Amino acid sequence: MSTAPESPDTPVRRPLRKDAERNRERILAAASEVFAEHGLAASLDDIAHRAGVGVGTVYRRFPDKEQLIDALFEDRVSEMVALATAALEIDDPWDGLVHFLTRALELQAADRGLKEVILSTVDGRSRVAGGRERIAPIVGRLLDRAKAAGVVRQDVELPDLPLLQFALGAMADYTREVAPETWRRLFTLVLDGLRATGPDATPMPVRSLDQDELEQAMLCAGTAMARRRRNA
Amino acid sequence: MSTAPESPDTPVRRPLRKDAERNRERILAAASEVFAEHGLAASLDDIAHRAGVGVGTVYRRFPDKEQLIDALFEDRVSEMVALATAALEIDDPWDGLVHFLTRALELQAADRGLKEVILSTVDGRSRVAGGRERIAPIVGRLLDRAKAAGVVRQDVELPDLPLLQFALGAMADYTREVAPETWRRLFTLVLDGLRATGPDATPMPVRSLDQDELEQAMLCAGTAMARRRRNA
DNA sequence: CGGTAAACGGAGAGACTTCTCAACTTCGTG
DNA sequence: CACGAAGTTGAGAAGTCTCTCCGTTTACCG
Repeated sequence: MSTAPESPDTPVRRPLRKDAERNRERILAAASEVFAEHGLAASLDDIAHRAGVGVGTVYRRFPDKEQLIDALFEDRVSEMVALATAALEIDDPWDGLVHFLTRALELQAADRGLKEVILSTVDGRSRVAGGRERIAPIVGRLLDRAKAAGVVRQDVELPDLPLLQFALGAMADYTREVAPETWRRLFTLVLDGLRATGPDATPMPVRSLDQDELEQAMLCAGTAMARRRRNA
Repeated sequence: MSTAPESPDTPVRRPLRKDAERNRERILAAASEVFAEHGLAASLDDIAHRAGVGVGTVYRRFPDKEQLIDALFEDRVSEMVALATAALEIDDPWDGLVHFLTRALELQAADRGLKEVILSTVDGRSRVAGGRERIAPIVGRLLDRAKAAGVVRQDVELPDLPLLQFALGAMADYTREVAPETWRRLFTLVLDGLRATGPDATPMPVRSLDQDELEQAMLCAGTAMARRRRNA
């Protein structure tokens, strides 16, 4: 008590021993590679092995798999936010939207883990505190601007965009090892369909998901890991 | 030898005891439900339990999970073939193609297992002997006809179609529990993009997968079960 | 009926997870 | 330079899964 504890919410408790810090970096680097390749389902044994440490070390540094994922993808998510913000600065509303979608998809196609982090939630709380919550409003403005300018179909809604990302991301996973750029073909088709094309656009057959429903959908996508936690 | 064995390739060896036959049906029915809901990753314990039999009984009837899947989806795949054939009989080439894609997607959206059976292979051999091999040429004719009539973009290739199905199927899985028809929105966009729209169509940025590459991609999609088998 | 081959069930082997813990090693400081 | 706190380790607990084995039950045929 008298040993001058840092103010209660100071992030630095004590500067981590040199070897520990080095191992932390190694673990993060290994996790980055492994998750990018195999998705979040990759095992911690694999990661520990690739980092050259024992599993125990991983668990000493990160209380559980979920928090390792959080630590890893925190800045990746910020990167996505920056991306959306930058896209808002492009003058042409169409170019802005397309630029964002393209770059976001490129990131997701290159990193299977990132895709899963962004498009699924666990226990209803999104992974990486408020990831989607931060991105959504910016993308919302991007979309509204394009619709206002009349360059995007009026009946496209904000929740359609993550779904689009999910679908194309899934396809990118599918073809990753063979020809990782193939998703761009389907993306081209979608983009042409997204564009306001006057009267020959087919009307939407069903209404869009709303925000809550989208959240629900993401929850279900939590798959195996979530189920296991539920049972315990 | 002298006990008059049926001719060597006769399918009927002996007409299965009454209770055995009844259980076989139950297992198939249970598997159908469970696979449709949870995909092929569903456990055989679940299936056995829902069928009201022990796991042992399942394994007595079907040597392994793969063969249960085969038995179950054999006629579903034939259904898909029939679908494509029927679509060829629609006079309008555009309507024919759209009809097939729509119906196929409807089936896949309603049955998670079916999607996985059609779009993935194990050990390079497609599940349900020659499933894709039977469907592909018919769909090929469907697509060629539409391209020849000038109603579909010239730069769309046959391997693009299963990829499209995969992407939309993944999205259907995602939203299944919340609003199972939502995939139709993205499908609308894609369809509008697929249509030959004259000079405002964005050119394809990368070439299509060829048949071999598609096969490769499917192989990778075999995921966990395939990996396990590889190790053993 | 009664005998027997067929069918059944579920415990358990073996492979895979995530996560824990007690014994050992190393850092860095007084 | 020695000693305590911090860090490391890998075996193992408890949970998934697939698939096997064998003691018990059941349908069928004479």
